[in-house]
Amino acid sequence: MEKEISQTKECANTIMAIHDVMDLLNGKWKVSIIACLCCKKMRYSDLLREIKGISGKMLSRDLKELEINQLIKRNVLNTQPVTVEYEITEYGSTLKDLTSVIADWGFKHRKKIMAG
Amino acid sequence: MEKEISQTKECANTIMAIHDVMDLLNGKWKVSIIACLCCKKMRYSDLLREIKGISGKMLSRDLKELEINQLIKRNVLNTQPVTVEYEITEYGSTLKDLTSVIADWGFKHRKKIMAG
DNA sequence: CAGAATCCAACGGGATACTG
DNA sequence: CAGTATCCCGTTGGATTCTG
Repeated sequence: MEKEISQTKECANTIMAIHDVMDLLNGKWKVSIIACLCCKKMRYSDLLREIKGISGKMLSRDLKELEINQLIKRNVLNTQPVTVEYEITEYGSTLKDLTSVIADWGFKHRKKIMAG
Repeated sequence: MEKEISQTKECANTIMAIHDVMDLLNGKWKVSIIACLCCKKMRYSDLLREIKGISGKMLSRDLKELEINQLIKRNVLNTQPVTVEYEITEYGSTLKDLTSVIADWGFKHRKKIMAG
C-alpha cells in the first residue's frame, strides 16, 4: 500500500519533469539544434544547411529561445560582414545524454521501419 | 580530413534520427503518456487524472496515434460499462531509457531553476 | 466509463521578400 | 552573412456538449 502510493507519487513527479522538458524543448527543431551544437560550434548558415528542412524563421526563433534558457551562447565576431557563432553552454551540454539516447532510438526505429 | 567528413556525416545522420523521433513523439503529451504506461497499465480516465493538464480530446488523439505506431496497445474489457485498458507494447517499452533520461534531466533542471 | 463532435483561439511553421 | 517582416495556412489544443 505504502509502496503503491510512493510509486504513484513518483510517477506523477516523473510526468511533471517530462512535461518541463517537453516545454523547454518544444517544437520540431530544438533537440536537433542542441545535438548539432553539441558536436561543434556552428554559424547560422551552417545550421540552416545542416538541419534539413528548417526555415530561417524557425531557426532564429529557436536559437533565441535556447539562448534565453542558457542552453546555447551567441558570439558575434568582428568580421566584415558580421559572423555569428553559436555554441553550446556548459549547462546545455548536460543535454548530451538526452540527445544521444533519442538519436540511438531513432536509428533503431528507422532500421525497424525499413525492415518493416 | 577523413575524420571531419565522417564526423559531419555522422552528425547529419544523428539529426535525421532525432527528427524522426521528434516527429513520432510530437506534441506536448506523448512522452508523458509513454512514461505513464511504462509504469503500469492504465485506463483512459486514469491517464486523464494522472497527466495534469491534458484534455480528453488530446489524450484520445495521442493514444490513437501511439497505437497506430505500435507503441501502445488498447484492450477493451468485457465489463458493463465498458472498460478500456492501455498498456505499453514490447516495442514501446524500448522507449523506457529515453523517457527516464528526459525525466532525470527534468528533475535536475527543476532543481537548478529553483536554486537559481 | 470512454470517448466523439463541435467550436474556436493560439501557435507552429513554410515561403517569400527585405535589411544592414 | 545573419537575420527580420509579412503573409498565410494547417495543426495544436482547450472547453464544452453529446453519445452508447
